[in-house]
Amino acid sequence: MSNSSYSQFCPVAMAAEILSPRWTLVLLGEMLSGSTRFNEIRRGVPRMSPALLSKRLKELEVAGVVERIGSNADFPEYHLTERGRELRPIIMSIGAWAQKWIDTDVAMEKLDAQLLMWNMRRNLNPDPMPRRRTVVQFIYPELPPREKHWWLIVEPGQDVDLCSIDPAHDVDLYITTNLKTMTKAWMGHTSLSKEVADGAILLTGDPVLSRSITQWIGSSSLACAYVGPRA
Amino acid sequence: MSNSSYSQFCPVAMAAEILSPRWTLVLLGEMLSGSTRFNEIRRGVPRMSPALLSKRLKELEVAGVVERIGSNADFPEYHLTERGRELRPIIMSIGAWAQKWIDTDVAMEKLDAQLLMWNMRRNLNPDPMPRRRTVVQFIYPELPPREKHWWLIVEPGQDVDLCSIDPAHDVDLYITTNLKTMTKAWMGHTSLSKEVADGAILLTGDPVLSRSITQWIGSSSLACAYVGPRA
DNA sequence: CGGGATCCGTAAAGATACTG
DNA sequence: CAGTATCTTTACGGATCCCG
Repeated sequence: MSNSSYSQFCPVAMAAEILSPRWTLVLLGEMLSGSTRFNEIRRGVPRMSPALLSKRLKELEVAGVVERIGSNADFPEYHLTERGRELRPIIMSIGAWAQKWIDTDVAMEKLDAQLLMWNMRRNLNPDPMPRRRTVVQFIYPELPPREKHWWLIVEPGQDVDLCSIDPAHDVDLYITTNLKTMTKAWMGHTSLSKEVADGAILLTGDPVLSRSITQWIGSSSLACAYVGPRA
Repeated sequence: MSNSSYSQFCPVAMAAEILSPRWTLVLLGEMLSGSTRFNEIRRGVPRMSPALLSKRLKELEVAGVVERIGSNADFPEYHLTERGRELRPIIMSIGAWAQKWIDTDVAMEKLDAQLLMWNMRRNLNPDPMPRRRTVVQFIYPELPPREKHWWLIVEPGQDVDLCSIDPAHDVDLYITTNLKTMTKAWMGHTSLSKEVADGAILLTGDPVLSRSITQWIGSSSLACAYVGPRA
């Protein structure tokens, strides 16, 4: 690889050797979002083959951008080094550039319910929710059966759980909409409140949960770079 | 290509489809430095094959980052669109990240006299030079004959000329050094004045030209992002 | 000389399957 | 959970050639 490199002393070229290989930028974005376990990363980058993911992680480790922690008995975790964390403003500005310049309609041709739900699961903020188990069911009527129903299960003190098969719990809030609307709202292309007001997103169930939805539902960690403050 | 894409709605993934293909970042860096003609770009990115350069330019045109001007009789020029020019801070911050984190010694293994001289030619500032033809000869004693001698010919009102064969003009200033020192100075890794003071760069000839060297010799357009102001 | 197109061999990536 | 193994497809690099 170092042989087939750009062979330029220009720093951009040297950075490109690290950042340009296919999937690398997306992978770094996923790691900046906090994924550390192999299969956790896989779910965030579902179309990347495990072989390639493994290879990229090793390359980034050699480049000093990623470090593997836990070589002992337990399963390894992958963390960004300081060198890797300092890529955050770059990745964010790339995202902001794309948000500004890439046609939204084109972007919205690449919807993926599982990916969206997995990202929502990660960014959901349980703090404003009731201090009991809370179940939110998403319904995308236009999707095929396997992707139509999703459940987010929030239990105090635990990680949020995502299911695509009915967990047979009482549901506190139903969210009925189409995938495009939900994705746009979550990406910050449109306002969740506005879509609810327009009837494009239908909330049924607990009115308290319903009213506080903008507090707990989160948004793309990149969206904060585009639309406004949300640390 | 749009078929083999990342298929992620994440804006970083969409930008990566444009920015990640091999050579694209380096090419954009070269265009941000001002190259507009096909072979002019080639000289800045000498290891990129013309076929691939042509392909990349077309892809970037489709992406709306580059526009081709002059489809008429004369030769086409390639310019960045506004969308492309807004990549400048991103490319610059990538360069700054590399400058900070990538080992200088590793970087300095990829020296290329022709590329360095071509970049120096471009960034040389004739304004502080005398209002007559001025010839500067570079001598890299350690290099093989073909790369040992370089001439920059500055004529008022004309583009700077670069020769690797003796143009048989009177030489106003000789610069004798090794390629590594010259590259590091030009990249901003070290100070030109310091290398001259240390004797690592030897200046022979016109003392006026010699004293004003930091005014006209320029530096990497990326170096300004690292070391200090030089618009 | 500028601006490519073509052909071909190699290297990387994708799709699936399988394992400790 | 955390990866390999294998096979096919695509992309890339290098050389050559073409045309105005």
